[in-house]
Amino acid sequence: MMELTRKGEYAIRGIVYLAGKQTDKVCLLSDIAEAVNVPPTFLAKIFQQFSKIGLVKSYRGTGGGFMLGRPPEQITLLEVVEAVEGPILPNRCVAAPTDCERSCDCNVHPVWQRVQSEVRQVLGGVSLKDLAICK
Amino acid sequence: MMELTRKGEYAIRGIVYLAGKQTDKVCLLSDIAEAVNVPPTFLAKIFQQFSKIGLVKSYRGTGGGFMLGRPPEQITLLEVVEAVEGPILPNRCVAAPTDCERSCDCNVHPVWQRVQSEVRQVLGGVSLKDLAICK
DNA sequence: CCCTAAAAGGATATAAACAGTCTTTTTGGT
DNA sequence: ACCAAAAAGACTGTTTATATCCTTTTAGGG
Ligand code: SF4
Ligand code: SF4
Repeated sequence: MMELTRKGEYAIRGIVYLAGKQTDKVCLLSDIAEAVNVPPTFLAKIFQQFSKIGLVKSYRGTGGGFMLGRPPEQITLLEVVEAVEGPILPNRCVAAPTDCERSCDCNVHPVWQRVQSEVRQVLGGVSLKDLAICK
Repeated sequence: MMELTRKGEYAIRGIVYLAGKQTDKVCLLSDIAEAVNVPPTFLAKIFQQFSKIGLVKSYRGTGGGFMLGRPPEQITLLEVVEAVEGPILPNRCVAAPTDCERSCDCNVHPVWQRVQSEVRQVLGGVSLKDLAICK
């Protein structure tokens, strides 16, 4: 359980690759896709999402491409993952306790909150700078 | 992401209910299902899985039903969850590093291992005794 | 021995999510 | 004007989730 989807895995690979490049250099989507071994059309969708929320900057037309939206040390793995996979939610009741009428006296509920917190802490503690291969 | 499925949620509800009963009393599936608000046919499938690995004991025929396979303090939430949802695997490479040819010099890989470890620790630290409503 | 209660097992149905492709549009550079 | 590249949206095939039947097996009680 708790498996990252392909999309999530691809997203990380792609943006980590970007983080390994000079901050001011734009990269072609096709180059990134090839480098990280991801279907280009799929990676395009992912980077569109990134672009919308500013995680990456995109440039169209000739000489266009992508670069990081912020310095790599200011982007956490948590942000990247949540951008494409949605929030870390071990159980629906963590997001909306009112959904489950049992939540008031449920002893399991706090466990899921704790799981969420731990996972967020691990992922939030890692930046793209830590992850880029050539630091 | 990382969401528990209905099956997992139902499984926990069902077995936690059992844990709240006397250890030597068998409970009808239909009663459990009604008490925890789960479709009986679905819960049946779940308890069949539990039964196979000994998490619960089942008795057929008149006067049959289910009871815990072990004392509630000896069953962890981790066991219950993994029984129905499979192992905690934030990413496939955690189970099979050889699947990904990048795993040798991938800085993300150890992060997923850490996530797995943290989650397992949280879930493994909670027993059914802790979870049962009337202790 | 038969009847009934109850779980086990297997087959099926529906819907949602995942994984990816294709086509068209917009934008920027030359 | 033309070309290069990303954006946007529609579309498809596959797999997983969420169940619901139906039949079979097992056990107890009269
Ligand atoms: S029963 Fe408890 S753990 Fe399950 S959804 Fe409700 S509050 Fe959450
Ligand atoms: S690239 Fe790294 S994190 Fe992704 S699957 Fe391979 S080893 Fe795991």
